[in-house]
Amino acid sequence: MQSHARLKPLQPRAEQKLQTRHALMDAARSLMDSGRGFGSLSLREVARCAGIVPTGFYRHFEDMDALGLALIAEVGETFRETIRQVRHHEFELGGVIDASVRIFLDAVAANRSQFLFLAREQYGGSLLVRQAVGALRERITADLVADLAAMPKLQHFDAPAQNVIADLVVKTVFATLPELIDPPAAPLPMHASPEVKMIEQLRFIFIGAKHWQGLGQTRD
Amino acid sequence: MQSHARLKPLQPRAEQKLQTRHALMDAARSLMDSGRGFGSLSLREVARCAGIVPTGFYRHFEDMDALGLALIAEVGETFRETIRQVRHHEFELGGVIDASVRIFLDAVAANRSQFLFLAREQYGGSLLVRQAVGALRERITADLVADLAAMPKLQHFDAPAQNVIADLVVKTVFATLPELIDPPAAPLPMHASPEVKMIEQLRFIFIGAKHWQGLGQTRD
DNA sequence: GACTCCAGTGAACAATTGTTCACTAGACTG
DNA sequence: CAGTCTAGTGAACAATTGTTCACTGGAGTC
Repeated sequence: MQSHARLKPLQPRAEQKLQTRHALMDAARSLMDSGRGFGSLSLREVARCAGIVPTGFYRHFEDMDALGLALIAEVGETFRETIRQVRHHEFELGGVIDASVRIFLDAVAANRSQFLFLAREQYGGSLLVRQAVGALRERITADLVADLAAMPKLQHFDAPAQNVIADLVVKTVFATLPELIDPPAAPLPMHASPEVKMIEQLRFIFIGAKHWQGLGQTRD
Repeated sequence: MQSHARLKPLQPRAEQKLQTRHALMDAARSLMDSGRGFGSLSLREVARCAGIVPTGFYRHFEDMDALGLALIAEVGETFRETIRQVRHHEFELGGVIDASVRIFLDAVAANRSQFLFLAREQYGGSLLVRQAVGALRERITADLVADLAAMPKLQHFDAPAQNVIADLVVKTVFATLPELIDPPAAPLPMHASPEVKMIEQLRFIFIGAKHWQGLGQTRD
């Protein structure tokens, strides 16, 4: 349980409110640590864990759904910030993929609970939450399409093909999130570490893209 | 709400019981149609929707978790049966991937609610459910590894590499499930239809596999 | 220093939940 | 036909839920 916000009436009003809002979001995320889905959390439970009374919840969110949307927005911001970092390192030589994956995995580790929420709710959440995740995914995919279009080695793609490959990359990243977050469990064989596996899988995709010859080909 | 099982006391006892058990599983699946997660369903709700009194539930499952495991087992069986069909058509000429995807999509459409459960709960479910999905996925991946090992065009892979590519294929299929199940919504542009997209994406992966030259390569 | 505003309080509510228990009635077994 | 077994019943329980309402007390404003 978090500290009772009321006990530190020192900060300016607005800041105090933001802090409680954050406490509610933290509460929801940390309640999910034990494997529960967001949809099974109760409003009272979240409020209790954030250290406020149930009624206080409504000062910040109209709904549990509204809380869910805020959580998506939060992790979405983190996600896109990470992508920005990746993009700035893109010119580095010796393995764009390796560097990108490493930056991404660091960001996931540094914001574990945020990405846990994303991984857990990407398909499981309520209608509204799922739509929000879908929108986030589409924005990310669109950004990636733009990046791909700028890569000299992939100029031979038309727009639809670029979209398909970007979708595949994003799909792979999103679908890998759960493995990155769930307890490392038993020490894995080296070649099965999430990092190595993810790098190899993205490499497969880009090798495929490089040798791709056109939609609908069946040759060989 | 389903029919009250008690009203047709004609069949042999055991069969009647199985029928009610099925009604409970149907009830859970159909309650999820509206977008809810399995974890947010209540025992009473499921029983009510199956047409029995809450207490009757315990005659069939100890827990809601037990119901969840049964649902996984059910869709797992359907899934592997579908894979068996795919494998028998594998010798067909003119696009192994196309034929396989078509068979798979037909199976998904024919058992929509089962696959809906799988898609929705693959990462969102309770600990037990998620472990069961994980086990199912591993069995499927292992089967696919065996299939890949038998393909003449992919003989240049060592065991770890085969595992990585099988994992990628399974990951892609599982991650595509939600798009296959959620309402088609607005009529999509042809190249974005789930079927075409899935075929193209698997093709990318296999083209990549064909031109792959060894773990850890970075060249160009 | 008086006044307003509003984040958080606390009691109250009707509903719904999971689980228990003793029960009934029809299908099975001898 | 008598007797057992058991899928489904129905009442009862303590807990927890979402939401309402009137409230308080300190930060912000004039």
